[in-house]
Amino acid sequence: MSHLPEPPSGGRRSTMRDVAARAQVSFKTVSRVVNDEGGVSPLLERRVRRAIDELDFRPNVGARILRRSDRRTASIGLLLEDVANPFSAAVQRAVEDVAEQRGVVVYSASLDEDPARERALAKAFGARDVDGLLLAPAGDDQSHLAAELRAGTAIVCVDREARNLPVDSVITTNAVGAAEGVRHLAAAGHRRIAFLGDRSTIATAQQRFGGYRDTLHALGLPVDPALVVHDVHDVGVADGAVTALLGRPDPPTALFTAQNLVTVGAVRALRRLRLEHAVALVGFDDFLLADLLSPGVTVVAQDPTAIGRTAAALLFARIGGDTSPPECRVVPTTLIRRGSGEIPAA
Amino acid sequence: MSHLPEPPSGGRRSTMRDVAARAQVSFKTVSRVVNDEGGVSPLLERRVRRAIDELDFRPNVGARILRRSDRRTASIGLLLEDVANPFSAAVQRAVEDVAEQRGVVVYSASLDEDPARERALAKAFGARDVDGLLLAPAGDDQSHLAAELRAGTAIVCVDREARNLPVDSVITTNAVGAAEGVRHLAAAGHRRIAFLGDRSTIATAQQRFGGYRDTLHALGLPVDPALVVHDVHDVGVADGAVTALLGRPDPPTALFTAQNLVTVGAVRALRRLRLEHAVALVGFDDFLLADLLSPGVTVVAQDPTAIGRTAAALLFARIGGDTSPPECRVVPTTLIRRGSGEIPAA
DNA sequence: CTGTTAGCGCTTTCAT
DNA sequence: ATGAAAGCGCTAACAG
Repeated sequence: MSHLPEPPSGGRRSTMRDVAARAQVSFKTVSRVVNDEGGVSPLLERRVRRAIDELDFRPNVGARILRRSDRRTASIGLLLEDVANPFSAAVQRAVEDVAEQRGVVVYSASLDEDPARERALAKAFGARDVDGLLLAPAGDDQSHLAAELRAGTAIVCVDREARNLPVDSVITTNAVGAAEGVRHLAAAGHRRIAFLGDRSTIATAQQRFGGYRDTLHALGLPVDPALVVHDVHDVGVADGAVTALLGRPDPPTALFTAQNLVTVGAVRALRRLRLEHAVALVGFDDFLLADLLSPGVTVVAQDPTAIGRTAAALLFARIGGDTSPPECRVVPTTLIRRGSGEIPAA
Repeated sequence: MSHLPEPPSGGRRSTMRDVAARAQVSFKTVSRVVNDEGGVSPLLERRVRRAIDELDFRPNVGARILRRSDRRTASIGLLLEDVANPFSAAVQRAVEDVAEQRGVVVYSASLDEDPARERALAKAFGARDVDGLLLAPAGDDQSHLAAELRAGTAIVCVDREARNLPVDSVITTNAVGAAEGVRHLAAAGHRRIAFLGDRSTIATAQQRFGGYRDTLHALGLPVDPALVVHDVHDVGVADGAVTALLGRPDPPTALFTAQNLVTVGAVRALRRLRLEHAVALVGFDDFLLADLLSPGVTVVAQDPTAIGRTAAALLFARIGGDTSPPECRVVPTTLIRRGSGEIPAA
């Protein structure tokens, strides 16, 4: 009797050669079985499969990719602002679902609005030969990704448009949504409507501010610089900014908060000042429990799931060879009335 | 003059050979420069670096790994219940931060409590030769990962202990935390305290129920089966279950909800029934805005960031060669009083 | 300091 | 239907 090789011990994985030796076939036959190429007799196939089980063989994806002609890794990279933010988390989940359906794995990372991290992580993923990159740009210039694109990596931007890079983007109706929120407040009689927005380097913050400003203009209302606060990037800062605004001699009678954490900060401030039923509030981007606060928080809701799903679909179309001109897909917002936005002007 | 090679077009990436040709050196010299091995004259080094820039060369990580002796991919896989759940999202963020610091990239995926997905995704990541796997087990048996472990992949479980697999775990003080929550309600005079928990296949749900049951016993209170509802896995179901409980002839005077979404569902039901100030509520796991509801929701808070950070640290220790016996690290919970848990019994 | 050779585990191409 | 040989892009182990 011949002595059959045993499962490798000590942390070495078995290879096709190990399997071939154990099944007494050439290692190309193993490859045929593993890849369902057909053209293998049932007898040999059975022997090979048994050896695979016994040796606990699993093909090395890295080696396979190296040799393959199409050079696909069946992996994509996902670069978001912060996976712990509910908006990003919902986008991520949607992307994962599309990817999983296609047998594609997802690298993910948070950029925290840091352009250096955008570069570093895009590079790290690129070096791993991802088929595509889904990016919520942190910097204001994505031209550093041109080489990546040239090398054949598909790129699609989520939530914000790319700058200086010809790729698809999927964004929200930022200006239109903000306009709707502000008009809603104006319709309730407000003339002094404050704006609180995220860092002004962020395109979405700019667009939402644009919607606010243009709407006031269109309505013949003044844009009072004292009522505009930019660069509010977390709950605490938002809380402080609202507190300051409402402490003014001529305070606003309504607030438009242009990001989810800013809205939460505003709610905190209003509550502490016991003004939540006196000062109107409309927030951009919905959040869990907004309807259970009193008053419920009126929001311009985004659809992060649709954004993620759409972006993933576009990316896979590009990976699949779609070479049509870059497009920008826009996902609509919805005004949800819950009470805080319907408080009338004094 | 010699004709120097140009950057490859048509989606082919340049290789070390391309760079070597352009810099007029052997391709091993390029390797030396790329890996900062030293022992390259400044002149050649400069030539090589220029060629790298011009050709836009980036080393192929797959090929490098294939040949290297340590066989590290500098990647880990993260398998959580659902990245869109705030608890999972916070864990993920903590893990990412630790990984990024070490130059390690992270694959992530959601399992949705599906053991088949646990197997499939662990396999997919394993095939990509991740250095380690961080897993919140979905199934009740992780023995399928034994081969992975044998092959040298480090594994650490998060949030739930592994079953039938000798690996480290990082979990919350589920029983103790639940006990504290229940004792807190009993101290306010409650004798009819309902329990609402997640799917009873989940270990944490069992442990939290254990804490509830044992505490009632210890206090000499009866465990009324009519007040115990298992398998509540989303907001809607929780809402319905609470509504049903409070519609009974002898309703509970307090609720202990053993998961974050269950708590949210309970808040919804109480609000609709206008009982939020009459029926006491303590929830397991904290959530955003819990303090701004009225009444504020008293919770047994977990520390997902500490859990993620600890798990990642353990994983990297194992990857680094730590072979001490598997341990189970326990992260404590904190009772946060906000009002709902301090409502006295009628 | 620099270059040559071999080979990681696999797919491709070509032969039998 | 099966196998042998070449080589993907890189690092390791040796030469010079």
